[in-house]
Amino acid sequence: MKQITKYVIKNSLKRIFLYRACLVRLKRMGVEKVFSFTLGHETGVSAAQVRKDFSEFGIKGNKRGGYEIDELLTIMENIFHKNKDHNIVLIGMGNMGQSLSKYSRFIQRNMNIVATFDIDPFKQKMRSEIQVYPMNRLKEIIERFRVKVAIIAVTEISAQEVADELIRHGIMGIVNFAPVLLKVPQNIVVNNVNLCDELESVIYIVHNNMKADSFKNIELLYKDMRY
Amino acid sequence: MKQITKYVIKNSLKRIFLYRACLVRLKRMGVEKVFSFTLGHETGVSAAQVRKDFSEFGIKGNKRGGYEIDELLTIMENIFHKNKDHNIVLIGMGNMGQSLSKYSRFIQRNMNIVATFDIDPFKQKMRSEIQVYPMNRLKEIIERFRVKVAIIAVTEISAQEVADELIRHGIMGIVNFAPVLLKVPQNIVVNNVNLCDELESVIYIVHNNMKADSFKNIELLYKDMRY
DNA sequence: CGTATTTTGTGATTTGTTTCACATCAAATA
DNA sequence: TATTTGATGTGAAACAAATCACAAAATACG
Ligand SMILES: NC(=O)c1ccc[n+]([C@@H]2O[C@H](COP(=O)([O-])OP(=O)(O)OC[C@H]3O[C@@H](n4cnc5c(N)ncnc54)[C@H](O)[C@@H]3O)[C@@H](O)[C@H]2O)c1
Ligand SMILES: NC(=O)c1ccc[n+]([C@@H]2O[C@H](COP(=O)([O-])OP(=O)(O)OC[C@H]3O[C@@H](n4cnc5c(N)ncnc54)[C@H](O)[C@@H]3O)[C@@H](O)[C@H]2O)c1
Repeated sequence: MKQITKYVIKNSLKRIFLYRACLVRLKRMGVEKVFSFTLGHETGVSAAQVRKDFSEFGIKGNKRGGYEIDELLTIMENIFHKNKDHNIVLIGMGNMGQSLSKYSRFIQRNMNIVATFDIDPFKQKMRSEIQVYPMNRLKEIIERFRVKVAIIAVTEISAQEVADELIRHGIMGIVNFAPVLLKVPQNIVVNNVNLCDELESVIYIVHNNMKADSFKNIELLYKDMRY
Repeated sequence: MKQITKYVIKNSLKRIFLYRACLVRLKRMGVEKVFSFTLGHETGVSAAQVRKDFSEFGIKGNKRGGYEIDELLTIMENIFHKNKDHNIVLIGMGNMGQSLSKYSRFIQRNMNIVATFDIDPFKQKMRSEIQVYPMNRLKEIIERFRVKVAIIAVTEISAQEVADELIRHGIMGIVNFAPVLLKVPQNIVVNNVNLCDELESVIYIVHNNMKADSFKNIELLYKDMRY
């Protein structure tokens, strides 16, 4: 008998990402301050919810003056990055892995793919901006760069064994693109990204939406919104 | 003043996907029947939750005998696909778009990318299994294949304008890979996939997990699990 | 300088979700 | 066939999240 712990990313945290994306956009538009109402309006969230979320993360505004966008963004950077860069390894340089390795936005957000790995010698010889290492270099590189988080983009069949190996070498968090449920020790964080499921859920809702008025399995949130 | 409706994919629906993935695996292993406890154990969900979810979707088992895996899978196929194939278009054949267009699992799940589009003439000349069309063919192809769902994999800047155009031609659901909040009419379903956020949330949890015992923003679920 | 106004921050309340607990039924057993 | 056993299915209870509502604070303005 063993207890497993399951980490669940709270909605409030997800909304903080939403707010940040919106703040970045507003800032680019030259806006300097926001009210909870404005931010909520832009993100489809109620003003009270915005304030409650901020309160949970200890974010304070100015009574009457709203929130300074720059200040908010700084606080959020600190929340997410603790002012540090984060080194990441990527396992599996097939279609998905190659696409991810070229994605520039990770680095813009202080997330740095320091090395990629593949079992296939052909992949290792590929011309690519980031070096593709063989799997036997994994331990060395994880240790050298103090990597704590990994992306798994290998075939379904290999995902579990790769996860086991990563964890053995000290990885604490995994974003997993393979459509399998990884079995991991209690203290390891796994975030599964399943693109089929994402597509299917949209199809499911569109389907039910068009066909019937009974939204049995869909939650509807009505908000007053001024356009 | 206008009301907007926001579709939220319920956790129970997401868990149905989880159950299905697990059932497929069990089936491959030769298992024919499951109990709510087994399925819950495999997916990290409580047995009661499994039964409640099934009850919500009208899935019935056999008092005492558990659930027939084949039967469950058939029911789930019907829930998600209503026995039909679903045609999809993919806009943006850059890194991400090309990777997605080659992903074989979509077709395995009756989701068929019938055409891809790009504004760039160079991309249109690419050798690829699926034809890459210019944007002016969009209307024609959406109508011909009765497409209702689209994937957006264009640059951030173009995402909104592409969404507008898709909706103008009858698209009802969008999976959006661009890290922008699309503004869409109330009846359109949007599912945003933001890979940066997925990575960042893992980093966030790993970070807080290692640093402090205060899991202020993390929900912990303890479950009894036998290994 | 005091009053009106506006927006935050947060307890109280409502709404939604998960777990609990057990009646119910189907199968196994004697 | 009666009895026991064991898993489902679901109201009730517990818990969690979102909304409401308003006191408190900051600013504007007469
Ligand atoms: N391509 C997509 O758009 C897409 C979308 C969603 C999910 N996925 C998932 O992502 C994963 C990768 O998909 P893909 O399309 O890139 O597949 P792929 O077959 O193109 O690439 C898989 C790569 O993993 C490598 N690999 C296999 N076993 C390995 C091991 N034990 N150690 C190291 N490397 C190993 C292979 O050599 C290959 O390069 C799959 O699980 C797939 O289901 C892909
Ligand atoms: N590459 C990744 O791993 C990755 C990961 C997460 C998110 N994303 C997001 O997915 C999107 C695509 O990323 P990418 O790396 O493939 O970028 P990319 O620049 O390689 O590809 C974008 C493609 O969109 C096309 N395009 C641009 N405007 C268009 C328009 N108006 N109509 C039609 N086509 C248009 C371009 O010609 C190009 O081929 C981006 O928004 C990116 O932020 C990418």
